[in-house]
Amino acid sequence: MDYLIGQLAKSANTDIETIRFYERRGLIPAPPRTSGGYRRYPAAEADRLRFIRRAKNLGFSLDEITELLELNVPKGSRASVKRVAKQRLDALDQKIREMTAIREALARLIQQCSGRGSLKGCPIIEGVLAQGA
Amino acid sequence: MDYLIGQLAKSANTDIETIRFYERRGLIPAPPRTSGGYRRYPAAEADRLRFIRRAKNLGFSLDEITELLELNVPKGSRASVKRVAKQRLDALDQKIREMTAIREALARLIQQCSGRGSLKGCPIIEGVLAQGA
DNA sequence: CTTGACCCTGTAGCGCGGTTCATGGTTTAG
DNA sequence: CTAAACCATGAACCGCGCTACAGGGTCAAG
Repeated sequence: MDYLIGQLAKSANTDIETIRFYERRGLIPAPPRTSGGYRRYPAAEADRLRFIRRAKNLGFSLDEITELLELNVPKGSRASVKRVAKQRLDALDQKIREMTAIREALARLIQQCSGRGSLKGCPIIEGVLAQGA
Repeated sequence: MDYLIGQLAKSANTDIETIRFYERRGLIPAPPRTSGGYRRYPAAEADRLRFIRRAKNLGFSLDEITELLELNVPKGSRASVKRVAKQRLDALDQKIREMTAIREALARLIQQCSGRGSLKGCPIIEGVLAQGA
């Protein structure tokens, strides 16, 4: 029922080195060892690791994930989990707004450029020079 | 008409150290020096530096900016500039799409969470566990 | 002549999230 | 018994874009 590190890695679709790195970072507790010194993980650790990987895919930083994991045990509340998730959502919205504004500015420049002729008067180059700081 | 490095920095609203860093990176040519060894920049370098800073604000990486600057001299075409700008736009669109998908997934989880009660059955926690890899 | 603002070089460090390497021990199949 | 597959540690390194020293030299004002 237990995993060696390589099996655990496979089960969460990640890498041995990443697991050891998470252990150093404190995201995963140091597991018991076999007589030969190999890490031996109970099945519950696979859940924890999958949680970490999926939270990462949702854009949580390792620090935020640490916070979520600490809320989880021994008894956290939904309110606190929701608070952390909302912070993440707000940061995400902010970033998307910024990137969209940049995208629009760049798209306008590209649209104004014929793509023909020399650089003299190229709207993209001039546009970059003309913008506000 | 020339600038010392501190004046150049001010004129582009950036930092002395950043300018020296750009010189090491090859984005800005090494300028002539005064008898005392101070860098002395012709006014044209201020334009170049502003170009770099503004392109950065549009989300171009230093490598992409280097490419743009190389197109610029001795005689580039609008077609090549437009190509680089389009690459940047595509990458930006891709990133915005990814972030938006993540945002939606997270927003759904948050909406399902009452924010009241213990963690048992919290839709956010369970949602993170239940997602695909 | 001294003070202070400015400049120089070279090197190291940061934050983030890992990745790679060197060197060696363990376990299992044949 | 050997070979292959697996695991261990500790340290260094990656990309990105700066930022921060430490320990000096230069230059203009008073």
